[in-house]
Amino acid sequence: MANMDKRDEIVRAALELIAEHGFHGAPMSMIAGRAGVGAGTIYRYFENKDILINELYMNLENRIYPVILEGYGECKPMRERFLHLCTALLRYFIENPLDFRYLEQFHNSPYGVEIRRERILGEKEGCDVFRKLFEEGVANQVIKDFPLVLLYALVFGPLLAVARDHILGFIVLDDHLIAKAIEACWDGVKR
Amino acid sequence: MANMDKRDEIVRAALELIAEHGFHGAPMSMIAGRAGVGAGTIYRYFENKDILINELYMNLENRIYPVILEGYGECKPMRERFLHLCTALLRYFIENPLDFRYLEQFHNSPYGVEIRRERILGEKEGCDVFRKLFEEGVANQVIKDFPLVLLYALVFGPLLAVARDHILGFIVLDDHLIAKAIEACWDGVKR
Amino acid sequence: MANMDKRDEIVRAALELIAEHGFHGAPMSMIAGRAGVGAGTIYRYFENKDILINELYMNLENRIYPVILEGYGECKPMRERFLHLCTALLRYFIENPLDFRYLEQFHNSPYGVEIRRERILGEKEGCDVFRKLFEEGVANQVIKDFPLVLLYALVFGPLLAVARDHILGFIVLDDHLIAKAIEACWDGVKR
Amino acid sequence: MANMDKRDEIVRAALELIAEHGFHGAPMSMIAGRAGVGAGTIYRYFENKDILINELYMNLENRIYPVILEGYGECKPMRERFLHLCTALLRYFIENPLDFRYLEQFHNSPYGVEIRRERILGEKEGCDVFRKLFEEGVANQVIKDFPLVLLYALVFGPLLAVARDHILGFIVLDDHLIAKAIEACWDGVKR
DNA sequence: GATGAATGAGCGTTCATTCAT
DNA sequence: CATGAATGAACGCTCATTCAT
Repeated sequence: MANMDKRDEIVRAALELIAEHGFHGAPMSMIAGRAGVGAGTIYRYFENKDILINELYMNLENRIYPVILEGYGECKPMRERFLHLCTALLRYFIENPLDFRYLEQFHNSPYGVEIRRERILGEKEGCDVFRKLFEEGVANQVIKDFPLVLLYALVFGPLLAVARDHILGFIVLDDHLIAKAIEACWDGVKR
Repeated sequence: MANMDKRDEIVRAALELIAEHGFHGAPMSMIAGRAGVGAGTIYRYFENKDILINELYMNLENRIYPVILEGYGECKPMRERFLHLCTALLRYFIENPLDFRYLEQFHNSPYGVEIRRERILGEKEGCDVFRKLFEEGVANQVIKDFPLVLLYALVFGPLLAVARDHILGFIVLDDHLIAKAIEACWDGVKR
Repeated sequence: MANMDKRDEIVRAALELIAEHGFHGAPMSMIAGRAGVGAGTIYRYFENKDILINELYMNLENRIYPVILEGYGECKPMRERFLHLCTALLRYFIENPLDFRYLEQFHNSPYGVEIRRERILGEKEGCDVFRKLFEEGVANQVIKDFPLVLLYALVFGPLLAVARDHILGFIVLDDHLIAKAIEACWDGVKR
Repeated sequence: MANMDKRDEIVRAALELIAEHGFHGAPMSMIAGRAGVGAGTIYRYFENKDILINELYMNLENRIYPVILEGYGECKPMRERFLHLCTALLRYFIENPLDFRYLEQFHNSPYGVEIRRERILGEKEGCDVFRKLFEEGVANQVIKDFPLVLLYALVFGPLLAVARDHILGFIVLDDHLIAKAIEACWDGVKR
């Protein structure tokens, strides 16, 4: 097993276990066991559990971004771009339920809150397609003139909720329903 | 101190501490300390921590229900009823941030998932105003003909997201913004 | 077993094990085992291992002081007072070898250095009979006009060394030899 | 890098780190890092940590001996020889604080005790100048007729104590004070 | 020979739960 | 009934040592 294989095994095991059982339900020893490595080995790659958790998150973001940006045309109409991004995101969640559940765990934790705080208050523009989309939409009077945070809530709120319910088996999202759901989100934010 | 006083103190202390520090940041001994009772006493009223957590949730629901139902007229127009319920709920969250944060903790945990599973699959009709409202709205063709779960997502998703962001200080929800946000939710679900 | 019995058992076990095996050779679990209590019980009485170690030291000092001060007359001649204190101290060490070895461990550790630093630089006069004795001796020109620290070294250096060697069995200190050793110390510091 | 260079680097690194942080504050990996070798390499030269620690000590002794023997005339008067040896030793400690602190760590540990036991009980005569000096002094009735171990205590006790206090900054030993201190030691052992 | 990734026993510490008082 | 001292399994993490390369 090569070096990066081992690191990858740890990452995979951690993702799986944390997604399934939450941060506190996934002890380092269990992660090590699932990854097929010794308990101490994890610490060669990640200084401590917090850092493992954070790197896992960064990892995930970097995997998702290219996927939802595939085929995304900056010059298409606003609505179409919105539907593209949301559909791609929701599809990603549905097809990668472990990733989704990990993201959920992360967001609902001090880690995630801190990341959001930095993002929102830090004015780190440019690094976020949705932000650009919303700001342009507001400027063009296509989207309601709401604070960015509220627009986020109106879109990601339903998106995440519906993804979770699908993964939990409370609803079955086929292509038709996905389209409907996302159009409803658009109805919520469009002027 | 009467029996029920003691129980109430425990419930109050647990709510506060869990809302502030999460389930794992609120040891039973700390809850006992805050409640002014012995550690063992909690176990006279609640078999174990899980059961305390669950009862706390039931408790909370029972407190919220009457509040949002106050002034709720079953005979008013659909839209008005929707706005009333959502506004009351969002206001409650904003005015009772501890309650809200507890609910959040609860929802994002195995406990919450189980409760939802029972609710949704268990067909427990009647006990939920929103359900009745949505079903009536769908029947009257005022609300989109979506599965109930999706309608929930479209409404509670943004509502909870925006309440959290307000409590975290990412946005300041005044009456005007609350109204706007809830109208946007209505835009999302209305036909 | 009463409360204080338990605390005392922990103190006794910790003293024994640390005296025998050093701080690092005496894990908390081993201390608990020897004390006949659960591992967690120690933490009811001592916040952590460092605090246990420090309290143990304070404890020891407070036990030694009264013993060496027994029969100590402030008005007797300098030499006699010196002999009294040193003899009492050395005897205490010989009769309480665990106490002695614990003190040694403590002194040769960051803990002990810090304590000494505070004592020496902190000018906390009065709390130390030896200090008073030496200062008076210097003032009366009975004792060499050396810095206090040097006088300490000339007295405690041999005293501790000889106590250690006795306990390790390298020498057998009878009353005669004790007297000789301490007189030699006096020869070292007297004018 | 030749073989012996590597070994020397390991010895140097171990000495530095153990002197600064103690045996338990100097993990093998840290020693390897400081020495610029792989962690496993240490084990080619030293079977395990204990053996490294012991060899380090032997090393140190072999370095100190020639230094204190430089200019030492076996035929000079007893007192002069005593002053020479002690002064050279104390100076060495002051000029090589890392060596001194290592020695201290070593002496106050099971390793050091074992070494002393072998030395004292093993009757290994000849290998120790101080021993020869004291035995001759006792025979000539220049030095008190005490057991060797006691004479050691009366000399090395103060010497080590005062060296430690200097290195810790509790006292500043200049040439004058060094001379005074050692004369006081002489007063302690001389007839 | 040299390496450093891998190991896992063992550490200090926490906390849900029990039970003698 | 109520207490809170006691428990011990389980946690995150360290580090002496091994061994495939």
